[in-house]
Amino acid sequence: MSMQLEASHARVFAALGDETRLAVLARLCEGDPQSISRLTAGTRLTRQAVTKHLRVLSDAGMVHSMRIGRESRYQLQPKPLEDVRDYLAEISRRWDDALGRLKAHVEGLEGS
Amino acid sequence: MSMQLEASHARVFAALGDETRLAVLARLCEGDPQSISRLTAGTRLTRQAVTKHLRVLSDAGMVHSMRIGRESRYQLQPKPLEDVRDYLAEISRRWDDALGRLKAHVEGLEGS
DNA sequence: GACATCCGCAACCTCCTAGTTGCGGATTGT
DNA sequence: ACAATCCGCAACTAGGAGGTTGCGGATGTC
Repeated sequence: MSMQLEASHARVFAALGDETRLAVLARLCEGDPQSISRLTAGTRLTRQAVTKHLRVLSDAGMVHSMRIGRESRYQLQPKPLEDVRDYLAEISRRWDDALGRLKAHVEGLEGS
Repeated sequence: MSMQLEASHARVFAALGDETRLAVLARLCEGDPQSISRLTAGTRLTRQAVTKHLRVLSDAGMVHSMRIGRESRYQLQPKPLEDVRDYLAEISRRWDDALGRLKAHVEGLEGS
C-alpha cells in the first residue's frame, strides 16, 4: 500500500524543505559522521542554527547522533529517505496509470 | 549532475511537507482536473484554506489551474515530482556508494 | 592549572504558515 | 429576474520556523 503514515511522510518532506538542510544531508552523504562545528564550517550560519536544523532532521528520523568525547557526530539514516523516495515513485506511477487510462478511454470513444 | 537548483528542490519538498497537500496530490493523481470545492469536500477545512494550499502547490509548479466557467480546475503537473524523486534516488545512491567504499576500506585494513 | 574547543540551554526577535471570517463578483440553473 | 454555486480578495489571529546572542558546562591540549 505505502500510502499509510502520511503524517510521517509529511514530516520527512518538511525536513527536506530547506536549502540548508539539503546541504547538510549532501555533506552527510559522504559517509563518515561529522560534528556540528564541522558541519557549520562552510555555512554562513551560527552553530546554533545548524544545531536546530540537525534537531529537525533527527526528529524526522533522518539522522542519528552519537556523542564522542566533547563532540556529537551526526550520521545519515537512510530509511526515511528511501521511504519517501518510494512514495514519490508510487505517486508518479499512479499518475502515469491514470493518464494511460484516460488516453485509452478517449481513443475508445474516437474509435466507436 | 542533478545537484543544482537546490532552491527549487527545497521549494517542492516544502510543498510536500504538509498532510493536507499530500492528500490533495493523492486525489489529483486520479487524473481528471478537479475544482476547488470538489477538493474541499472530504476535508475538514475551509475552501479558502484549500485555495491557499493549491497556491503553494502552484508556486512550486506541481499543479496547473485552468478556469472553466465559474470554477477553476486543478491538474497535477508531474515534472517537479519526478525531479525530486530522481534527486532522492541519487542521494540514496551516493549514500550506498559511500557505505560501500567505507566497508571496502575497513576490509582492506583487516586484510593487511 | 590555564586555555581553547565543542556543545547544550534559554531568551529573544522576525517572518512565514495555516487557518478563519467576511464580503463582493462572476457564473449557472429555474 | 432570482437564487444558488463557485470563486477571489482582504484582514485578522495563533503558532511555528529560522536565526541570533549570551551563558555555562564538559572535554581536550599545553
